[in-house]
Amino acid sequence: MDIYRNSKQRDRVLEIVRDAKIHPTADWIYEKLKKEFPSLSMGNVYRNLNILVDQKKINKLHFGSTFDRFDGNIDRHYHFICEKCKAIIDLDLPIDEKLNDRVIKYKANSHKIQFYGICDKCEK
Amino acid sequence: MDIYRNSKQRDRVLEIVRDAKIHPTADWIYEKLKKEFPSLSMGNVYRNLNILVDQKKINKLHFGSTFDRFDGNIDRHYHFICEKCKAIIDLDLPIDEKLNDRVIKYKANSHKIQFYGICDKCEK
DNA sequence: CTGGATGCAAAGGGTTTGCACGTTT
DNA sequence: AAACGTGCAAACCCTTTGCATCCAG
Repeated sequence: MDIYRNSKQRDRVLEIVRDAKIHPTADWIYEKLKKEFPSLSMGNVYRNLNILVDQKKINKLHFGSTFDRFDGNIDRHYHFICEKCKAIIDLDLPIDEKLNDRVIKYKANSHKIQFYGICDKCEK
Repeated sequence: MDIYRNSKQRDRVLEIVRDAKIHPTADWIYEKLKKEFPSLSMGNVYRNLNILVDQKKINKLHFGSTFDRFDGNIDRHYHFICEKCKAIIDLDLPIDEKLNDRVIKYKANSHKIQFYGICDKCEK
């Protein structure tokens, strides 16, 4: 694959991932998009998700679960993960720019942080 | 499963995970242990790994790859991940006990950090 | 002797891929 | 027209599971 063409399906996959605040799974996107494109296939959803990751328009997340989740927010940010419902929530904590320098044995040029706890909804 | 009995295979799986500094995969453990127990099956390796995780003697890691990796170091620690060879290396950075408090919208009671960069070996 | 542990093989879940056809440029 | 995008189904990879047998307590 050299050049990417336009496709309505891919445009919609991107919009859906961006609009969803839940870091959706491929299956969730498929179910949603199948209403607009009844002939849609899972394979195509996966293909487009991978293309969008390749284009750096979205990110792939793999925390804990057996399946991938996708993040339409490509700005650097940390995540809060609910230990009960497994929701992944974007945090607006400032990025700790000095954190990488704390690693002395290696040259760290980026880092990820996940916080764990119980989300508002599960807290009741 | 109510009570766990002793089994030579499980004891060795634990030892192997603890001794390996590479956060091994189930397959790596299987290949290593098959030399000692020629009739060993993959299913049994997975079963024992899950039991050891259940017993909180080891941890399961899932960073990036499609397969699980296991960590015999159950003390809290951060990881450095080589972006080239995908090695996962334990760091001896002190745990930032105040970090959880930076999350104000939720009550975070733990966190994980992964640092990314190039490891010594890949740096040449 | 009872119930967990094992080997084997099959099934499972999520993701990828080959192919023929459809669509964009 | 050439090359990418799509649907379909099969293949893939890693992991789990059912069952008969084995072995620890």
